Amino acid sequence: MATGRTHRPATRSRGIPEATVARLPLYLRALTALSERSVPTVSSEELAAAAGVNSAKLRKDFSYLGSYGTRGVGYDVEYLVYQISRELGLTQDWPVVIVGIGNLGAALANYGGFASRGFRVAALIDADPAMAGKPVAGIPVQHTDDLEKIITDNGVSIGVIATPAGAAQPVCDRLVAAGVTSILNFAPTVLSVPDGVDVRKVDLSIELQILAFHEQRKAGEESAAHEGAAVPPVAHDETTDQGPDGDVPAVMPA
Amino acid sequence: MATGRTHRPATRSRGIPEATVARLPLYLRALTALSERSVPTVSSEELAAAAGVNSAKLRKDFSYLGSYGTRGVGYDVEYLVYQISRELGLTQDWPVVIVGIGNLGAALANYGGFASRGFRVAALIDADPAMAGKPVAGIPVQHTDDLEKIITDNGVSIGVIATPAGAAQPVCDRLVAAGVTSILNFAPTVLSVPDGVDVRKVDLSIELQILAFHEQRKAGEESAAHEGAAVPPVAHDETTDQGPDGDVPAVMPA
DNA sequence: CCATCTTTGTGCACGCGTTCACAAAGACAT
DNA sequence: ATGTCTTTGTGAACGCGTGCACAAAGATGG
Repeated sequence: MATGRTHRPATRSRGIPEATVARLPLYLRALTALSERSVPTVSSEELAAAAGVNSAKLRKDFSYLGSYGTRGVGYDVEYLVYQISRELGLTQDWPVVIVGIGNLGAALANYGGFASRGFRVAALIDADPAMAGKPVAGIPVQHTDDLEKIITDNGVSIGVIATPAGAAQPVCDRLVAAGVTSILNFAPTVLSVPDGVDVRKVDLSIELQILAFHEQRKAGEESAAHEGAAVPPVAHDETTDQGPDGDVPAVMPA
Repeated sequence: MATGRTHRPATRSRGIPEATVARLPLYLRALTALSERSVPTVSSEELAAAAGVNSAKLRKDFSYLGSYGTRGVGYDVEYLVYQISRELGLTQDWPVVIVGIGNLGAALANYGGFASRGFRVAALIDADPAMAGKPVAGIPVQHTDDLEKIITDNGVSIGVIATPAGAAQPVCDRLVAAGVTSILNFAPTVLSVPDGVDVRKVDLSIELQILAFHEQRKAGEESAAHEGAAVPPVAHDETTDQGPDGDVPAVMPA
């Protein structure tokens, strides 16, 4: 997973648990694949395997949407695709803007997974005047000055921030002021937004750090098993080790 | 959050809850910023605000690492940076390979957040022969044929997959066979890996779909509040119907 | 129409994560 | 030393999410 999320006041949206909502896109993808192969029905067991989850969990997830299955048979693929799409709001068109057209922004603009699911890149915005007019993924980049007008004219409610960390909050503020109520943030910053605005965060380096943690753990366990234990899995005498300034990796800008 | 995660056998690594591990990079980032401003100490309240979490949660998180704070004062910034870095395994060098140098792969290669945290891009690998030798982010792209040798020679244990969906599983298999035990997957596919291998998934379109769900809900609520409901929350009923929408509590994440 | 077989939908229990609330610990002033 | 003030560290309660296990529902065949 990436990261994402902000505080979740624990209020279950319309009775559908947040955890379930997060899995619906997963099911949808698996179902779409089945649909393309013209598979008419699928059992919870099969679909769960395809989506990489437990079948009981899948059935419970679907139960929040309603009883769309047929006992003894399974689920109708087409029907389920429709129901989940509707539930996720993918039956309508969602214009999105991407702000910050660097390497990542360009990659996002070119990403095919958006258009295929009801998301339409309405505009690309960058602060660099030199970028203005230059087409990326077939869409001309526009200057930040026109941000508000672009949002309003296109009725954009979802914004993607792919700017450097420093520019993220100001851009976020402007997006929100212009009417955006959902933000996908790729900048390594904690954005503060007013109530009613959703923010999800994707942080590439955080994912790697989590992997590193587990990787280190594996390595530690291994050597501990050898008894030699070059890196004690748990050693922790803050008095002995320590080294407030010792090495410490580099680190980052905000 | 983004996505990420795969099976978590509920085995708490070394007593540190998975949820806590996922937040450590967040704290680290906030602490680093403080460190650069030469702030000597910070209270749980201040740091929590900077990281965007609850202060009680932060204190509990830190309590899993040990008692690194001073009551009445707070936490020593430098010391905490060191401790968290060490805990996450960032005090050592982690060579990573990125497979699939398309738009996204290139963006990742150029991403500064890696190098600064102990991650070193050891190699870029792509299946397109035309890419071979071409430098991306200053690193020459190598051909997939040499994947195994690259992994072995560099002692790589973390791999990043940024290939098209179809190529992901084969690439994953080869990475694992060559010795990689942690994978960050950007391809929209469920990877199957043997036990002992960690997989985290980042899926851009899933994040947007989750936002769309909440966005739709907001829109539905709004029109429902007007009672007139010019735009029914969901409408559409195929044959049967469904649609006990209407009210819905309220409250949203931020 | 009845028996059997398959698969859903869910009641229930359990465990993790979050949050509250407060005692304990230390800093600091007198 | 003693008292006051601040902030940590954590016991305990609570709620959400997960997974088991099974009854109910429907398909299918005789």
